[in-house]
Amino acid sequence: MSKKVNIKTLAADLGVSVSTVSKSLKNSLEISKETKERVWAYAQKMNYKPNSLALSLRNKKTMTIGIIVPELVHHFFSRVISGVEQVANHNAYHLMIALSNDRLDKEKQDVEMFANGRVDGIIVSVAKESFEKNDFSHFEDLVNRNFPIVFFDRVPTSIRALKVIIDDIFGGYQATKHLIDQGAKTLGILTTPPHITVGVDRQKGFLKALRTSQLPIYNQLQISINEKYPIVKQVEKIFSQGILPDGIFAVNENYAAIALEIALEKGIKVPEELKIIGFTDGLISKTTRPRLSTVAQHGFAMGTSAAEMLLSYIENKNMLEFDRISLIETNIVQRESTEKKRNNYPVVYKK
Amino acid sequence: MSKKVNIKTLAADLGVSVSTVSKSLKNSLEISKETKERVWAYAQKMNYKPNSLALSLRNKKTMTIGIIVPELVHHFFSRVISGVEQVANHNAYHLMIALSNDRLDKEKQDVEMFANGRVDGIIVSVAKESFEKNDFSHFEDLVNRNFPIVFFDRVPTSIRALKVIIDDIFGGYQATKHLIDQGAKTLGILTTPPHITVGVDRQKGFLKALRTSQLPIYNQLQISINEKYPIVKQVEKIFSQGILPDGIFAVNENYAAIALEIALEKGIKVPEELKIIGFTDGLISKTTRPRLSTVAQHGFAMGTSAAEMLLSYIENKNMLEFDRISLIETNIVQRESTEKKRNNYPVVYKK
DNA sequence: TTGAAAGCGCTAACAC
DNA sequence: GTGTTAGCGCTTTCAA
Repeated sequence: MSKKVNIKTLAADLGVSVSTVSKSLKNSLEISKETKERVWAYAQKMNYKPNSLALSLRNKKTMTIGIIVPELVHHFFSRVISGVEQVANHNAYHLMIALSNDRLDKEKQDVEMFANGRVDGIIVSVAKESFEKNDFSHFEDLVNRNFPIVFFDRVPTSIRALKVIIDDIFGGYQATKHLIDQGAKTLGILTTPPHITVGVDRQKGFLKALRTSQLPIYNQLQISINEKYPIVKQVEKIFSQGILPDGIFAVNENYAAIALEIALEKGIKVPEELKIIGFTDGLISKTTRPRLSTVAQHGFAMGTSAAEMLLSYIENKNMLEFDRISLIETNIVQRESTEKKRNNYPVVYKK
Repeated sequence: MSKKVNIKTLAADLGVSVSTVSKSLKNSLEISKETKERVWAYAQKMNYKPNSLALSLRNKKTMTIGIIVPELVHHFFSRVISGVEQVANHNAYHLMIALSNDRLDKEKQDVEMFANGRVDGIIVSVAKESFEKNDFSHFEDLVNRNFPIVFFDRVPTSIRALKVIIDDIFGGYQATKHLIDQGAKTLGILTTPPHITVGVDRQKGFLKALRTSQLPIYNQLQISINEKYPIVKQVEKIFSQGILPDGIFAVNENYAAIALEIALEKGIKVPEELKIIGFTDGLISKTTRPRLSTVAQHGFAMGTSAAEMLLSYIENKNMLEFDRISLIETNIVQRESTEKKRNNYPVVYKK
């Protein structure tokens, strides 16, 4: 069990001062070539690695960024994180990840621990509970202190800060328009409760598409799902409103998959009699039968964008960019669930 | 932009020394009640939070653990991480995550940055490339230095260290036995190249089950998939060996899903004519039709177990436990792809 | 009861 | 060209 070596032990062993060692390792021109080489050789031999805590403390720079997500076991967030990680890495930054589990108090804790010296900046998608309780004080503190922070996806509208979002209204519009283009005329939507902004916005886009296409709007076909109660039961309601939709837009892929299952069970043919489109291009959509069309949300791109904004803010604290919002484009991924006529399903494998 | 306060500013503002402040905040009985309360109130008012870097440096304890995984966008690893996070949290530890992307050099970097003061211990699933090149030197260093480290899932057999694994041989046996119990007699396997231990072990279990059941072993039905080439083409081979399997064991869920698709495309009925079972209980298995039976790998449990081992090692460096291996049990999750006779698929919704 | 000072590991201004 | 020293923010021994 060889103990960890530090600059002091190196200096002692070599019979020089710590500053000589430090300077040598940084290849300072103050130091003679001979000394430097002696130091290098010995440092190498001893497998010396500088202590990053000491470095960070000294330089007031941790070279790491923190990210807080509501959950990890979720394709979208994993993708975002991968994107962040890529940019971080390219810039020699490290990543620290915290999970809020959609809880407000956990989020506060995480924010606090990050903001107290552990990281140079934070990327965060806000917990559901924070929206429910409309409590963003922990973020406001940071923003007021000018602490580098970038919000993505689920962002607090009340806070002026760097944000990376998709245009949810447009995404909802796109999805609905796609259903209409594929021949649907009686459209329903499976959406979230009112406090989830992204759901609300997608719904706005949905309504806009109906209006511009001069199609009827059926209130009874707009179902808000409350995840505190069994989802399936609630989704089922869209099929028992007297009028049967021939097109359903679900604001996430889970609802889309459930609607699909229920429809199939009821003997409704998808896509011939009913077209379904989801949101977010996750794994589920690719493996249902028929496969689900969806609005791709480009999580990886959101991650890289968020990281880039954060790093540029960290490095030059450019106030001009302070209120910048990066809008990531969505686009339709058409699969079988919205085909005009059902083809024989093409077998398209992953990879 | 209120600047961050530290103990020094508090002391100055209060007209006391830093040590008085420090002791007050720790509720030391050396300090008078009045002073303490004055300090508390002011610290509160100024929203003082101790700098964690300074604390870590001082205490030689970071209260964070690092985890290195090959990839994040992967249900199993996300589950493991969630498990680790839960235990870490319960013990007031934080989590730092690094992605090796299955690359050896990245893994070395990550290990190094973690081991140099950033974390108190490391949990890691080793990169594929490290196995290919058979290079575990970066880990050996740590183990020799007695740095707390726990391997999980993909572990280097040559290193004596704490490990959390599943019994892959038994898992493979279980899966194969299940196929046999469900009536399969001509069995094939989709496995990995020889350097991936988990694939090899699952294959061992497969062979063992065939032997104990006195069923024939067909070499041509044992396909090793090399992911550097198109997977689908390689999976397809299992259907063109002259003899058609009526049971396939795939060592991961992706291969299982692909085999299922190919079979269906070829008009082979699943599960009537062919039974398929995968490994790892991910999202894919739940959404194919028919749904895929699988060997559940219990990622979350692996995570909690790994974290518990690591923490107990960190806290008491108990040498007696040094070589302990924690074996997480697997079990069969039966779904439609291995039913004896095909029922009408029950509609089982998520949630 | 309070304060001064050393030190965690490192860097950098300044002295020699 | 090399060494001394102060200091990053904190804790803790020791002295007052």
